Amino acid sequence: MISQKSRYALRALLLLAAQEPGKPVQIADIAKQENIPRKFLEAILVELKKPGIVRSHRGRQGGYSLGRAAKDISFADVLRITDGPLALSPCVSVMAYRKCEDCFDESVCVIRKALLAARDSTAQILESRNLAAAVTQLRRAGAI
Amino acid sequence: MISQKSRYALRALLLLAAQEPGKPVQIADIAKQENIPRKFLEAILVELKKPGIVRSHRGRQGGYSLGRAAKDISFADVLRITDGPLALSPCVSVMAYRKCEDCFDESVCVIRKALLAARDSTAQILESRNLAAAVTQLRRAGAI
DNA sequence: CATTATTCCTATTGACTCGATAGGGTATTG
DNA sequence: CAATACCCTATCGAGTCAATAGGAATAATG
Repeated sequence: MISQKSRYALRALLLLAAQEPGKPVQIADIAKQENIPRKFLEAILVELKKPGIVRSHRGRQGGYSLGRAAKDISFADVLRITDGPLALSPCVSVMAYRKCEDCFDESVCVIRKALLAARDSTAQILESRNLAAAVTQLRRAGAI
Repeated sequence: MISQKSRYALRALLLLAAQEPGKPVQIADIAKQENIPRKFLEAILVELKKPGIVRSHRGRQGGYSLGRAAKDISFADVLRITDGPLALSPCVSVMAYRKCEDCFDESVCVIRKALLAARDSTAQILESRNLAAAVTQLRRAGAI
């Protein structure tokens, strides 16, 4: 299960992706429109800022905008930041590999083989979905 | 990420699947061979018993054996019991569907569409892997 | 240049889950 | 009937999740 934080992050980013590029939107506005607790959203956006997913503009008339083209921000990118690795086990994570504490022989572990296959397919799917395509989809559906 | 509990459960079940069918193995032996905390394993096996994954035999010479053919126990079956739904969101879970609290219109949600695709592919993979096939694989690798 | 509007930083909270442990109850068998 | 196993309930500390609070730093504007 993904966290509530991830859901909020995706919703906020979709809202930003739907603006004219570069135009900042204020935290308070995002929070209101997407019905996200303001202070919580604040923390999420700071987290998304570090890896450059969003860019911030301080002071009056400030706010947040996307840090790069919407088509270059995948769902996988976002979930990895807000929820950690997509993998079901550290031993099959590409971004954050870690050996299982008590694993006898990783190269023979059948559990690992199954979880690796699962990781690869989810990663492939979530990396192929990006904010731009999602916004287009929303426009077509008239939900935006 | 799957829980430590799930990892223990799978390891214990693989051990049971490697025995001659119907022959019970005692908790203490499983715990020792697989290096699992005894009391914790006890709780896991009780949980696996309810849905019939394993069968228990009380009293002297008792122990646990598989509750049905090894080929009829998938990794997905086990993970669903020990870790809950495979889905990344309640709204895309087949076994435990639940609407997201603050979702405006589920039929239009692009987040849901992505998570649904992810769920389907993981479910397909984890349902196709069963204990019998895994044991065969281990035997071939000489790890058993 | 002061005021105002905004993001940024640190800390804290309560509820919950995870992994593990403890102790005794209950059934079966030799 | 006693030893051997599974069964049940309760508890623990550590960690995470979602949310809240208060104020510091920064930038635009009149």
